[in-house]
Amino acid sequence: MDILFKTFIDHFSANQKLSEKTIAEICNHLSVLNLDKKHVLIKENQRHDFAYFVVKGAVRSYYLKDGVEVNTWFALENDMVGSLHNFKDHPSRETIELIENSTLISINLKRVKPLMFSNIQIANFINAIIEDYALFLEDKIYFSQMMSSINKYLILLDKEPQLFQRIPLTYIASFLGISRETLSRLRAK
Amino acid sequence: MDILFKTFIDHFSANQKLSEKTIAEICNHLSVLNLDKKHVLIKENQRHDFAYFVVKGAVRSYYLKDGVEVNTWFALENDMVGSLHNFKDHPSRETIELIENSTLISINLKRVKPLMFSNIQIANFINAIIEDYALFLEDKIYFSQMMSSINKYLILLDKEPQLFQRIPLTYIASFLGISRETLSRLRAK
DNA sequence: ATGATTTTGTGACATTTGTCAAATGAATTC
DNA sequence: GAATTCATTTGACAAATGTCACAAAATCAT
Repeated sequence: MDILFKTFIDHFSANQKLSEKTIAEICNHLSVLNLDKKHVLIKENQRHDFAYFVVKGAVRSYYLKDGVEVNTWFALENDMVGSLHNFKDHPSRETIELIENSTLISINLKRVKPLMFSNIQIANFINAIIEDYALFLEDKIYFSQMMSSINKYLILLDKEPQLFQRIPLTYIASFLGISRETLSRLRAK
Repeated sequence: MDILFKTFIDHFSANQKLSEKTIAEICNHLSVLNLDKKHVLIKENQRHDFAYFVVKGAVRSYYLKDGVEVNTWFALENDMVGSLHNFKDHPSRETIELIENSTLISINLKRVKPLMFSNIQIANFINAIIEDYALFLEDKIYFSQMMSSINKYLILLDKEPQLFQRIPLTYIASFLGISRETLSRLRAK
């Protein structure tokens, strides 16, 4: 088994011990990818069979609104990349693109999903991933509703300082839901 | 089995057939509740062992921001009420309160959760609920980022016209992230 | 029904944020 | 390392929204 697979599998099997057989079965549907900055993983409006786990690198997701890119999230090391729409075989609403040269693990959802109904460990493994994702979404909503833009900026700066080293302010501004000029002025204080 | 349980169970077992035994096991942890308007189901900052399914009625969720209520979502017939934070045994960030006299089914999460690791049908049943919830959250985020307030209002009016019959505009305004005066002015057009 | 309470609507004004334009600074490419 | 592209900052102004105050309408309770 590729040594990188272990990080990914461990990350989502904290609440149950997976048998060797299950681990092998999951690994059958994983691959390691090394891709360059600006590579597009998933295109808006297309169906796509894979989800990804970031081993090393940075990824962003955006969609076009009146021709302007709106950034919806960023993923760094140990984050998952993908969406439930994707998992449910709906076309993606977002484009997902690398911000840095990155190492990713891809998961073939189309092949792993059916195993949920025959292997209980896989059911709970996938469950852990989805739970984690839903918690992330809940936090995101709370964050975006709860805070004024300046507080969002301060909280983000406090909780995810790496973002500001690695991700252009233009992207962060659109993620926060404000124009880059406004973000620039908030920072001036 | 209470006849109301069937609606709930059918609603989340579209992708697998549950055995009689599993259905009975799930029903052990369900109850029917009839509660009055303004009853508080879950209080902000408290842990809570239950999730709910709305058979009949209307429910809202809100938190306090500088002493002002911010409404985060509304649930009507066939919607789930609860949060992942709740499921993961974290204190609730929101208060959940009935807007109308309602009939609900309560699910004892504390008791049902452990069954996921021994009963694969239950694992996939819960999975269906969580997937559904995560899809709801994705839509909510997309909706809130994608649209200008007037478009949010129009879309909501188009997709959930019942909300406007049953839920005060004050709540809807705060859900849309605008003041009630602004909503009132948007409606004037 | 009647008075009290809650909900919704409207006006005047202040504040925030967006937009456009231009300048500066940083990073990348040849 | 000079040139080119991209990212960030700043200013001036317009547009959108919030706030406060109050009026009108609807709803509730006795």
